Amino acid sequence: MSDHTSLSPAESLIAARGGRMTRTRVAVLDVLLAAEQSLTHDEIGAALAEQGIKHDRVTLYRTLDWLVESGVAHKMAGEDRARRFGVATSGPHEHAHFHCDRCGKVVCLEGLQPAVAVNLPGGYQLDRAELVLHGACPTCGKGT
Amino acid sequence: MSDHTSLSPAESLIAARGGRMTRTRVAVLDVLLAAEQSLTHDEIGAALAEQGIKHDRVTLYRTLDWLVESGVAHKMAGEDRARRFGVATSGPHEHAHFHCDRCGKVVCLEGLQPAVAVNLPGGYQLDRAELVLHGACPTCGKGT
DNA sequence: GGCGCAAATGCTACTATGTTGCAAAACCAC
DNA sequence: GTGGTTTTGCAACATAGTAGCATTTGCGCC
Ligand SMILES: [Mn+2]
Ligand SMILES: [Mn+2]
Ligand SMILES: [Zn+2]
Ligand SMILES: [Zn+2]
Repeated sequence: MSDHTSLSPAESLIAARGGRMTRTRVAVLDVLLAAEQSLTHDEIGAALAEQGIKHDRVTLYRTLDWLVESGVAHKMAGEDRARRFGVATSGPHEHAHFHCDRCGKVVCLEGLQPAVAVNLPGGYQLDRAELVLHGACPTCGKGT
Repeated sequence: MSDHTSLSPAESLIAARGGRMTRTRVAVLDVLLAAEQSLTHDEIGAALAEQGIKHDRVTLYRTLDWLVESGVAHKMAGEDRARRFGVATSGPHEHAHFHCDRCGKVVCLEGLQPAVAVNLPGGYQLDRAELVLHGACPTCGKGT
């Protein structure tokens, strides 16, 4: 049970970042790793509650912030003023996202690089490019 | 003074959309047309106040919504949970944006097309692509 | 296993941004 | 100018996130 060699994927990510192994961090990462789409603070909180994991709203905010600062998760500002969080299961967070304008879901398009060939006006220093594709997801676009 | 043939740029945009010519709409458009960057609701409100144009917070929200719905202005969700508004002075709003991660300013990169050559997973219907470049603006990146 | 202490948590209160409902005022077609 | 529709102003409300601080917890060390 206390086998020190077998860390769950979530635990490995935390350990790799030298962070403390807290209940909330592991649970949140489990949720994010299992998620098909990026999730809001509220959705993650609901998932924790379902699992019976007691937690505070503020703690969840801080946990998510830590995950982002640590480079484990990434955060996106949505049209609905809610930030959405996700983990890239493979490699770094270098991919585009698809935002369904009907249901609001945001899915990571891993393996889909922006490939931005832009020449910026002078003086601007490019750090990274963020590409969000808008449209209808498979579920919402069914009868069109 | 009441020369019905000479509309200001702002007034022309409103007229072209068949909207009522209200003081707030004209003033807001003037502000947006003169702006170098996308502006938040608050920044626009401050600009109106400076010009001595009395207005209500809610009216400004509704005016901005109307401008966006009418296709005159565009709106972006920022990292700081504030929406930013701008008008494309030439052509439709089909361009990338640059977000300075240091000062938070957002500038429109008119004439800079995403040129997204992506093949989406099956079922996703693409409507439009939104490209945001992150980095440092000329002002913030000076001594780097 | 227990100690000590920094890091994380849980509370409460607070801020910032945007929304709703409704009566009064302003546009503008006539 | 008048009338009817749109827009405005106000007050109350909603949502997402933040700050301060006392308490608890993880974990390096013995
Ligand atoms: Mn992602
Ligand atoms: Mn723009
Ligand atoms: Zn959808
Ligand atoms: Zn800057």
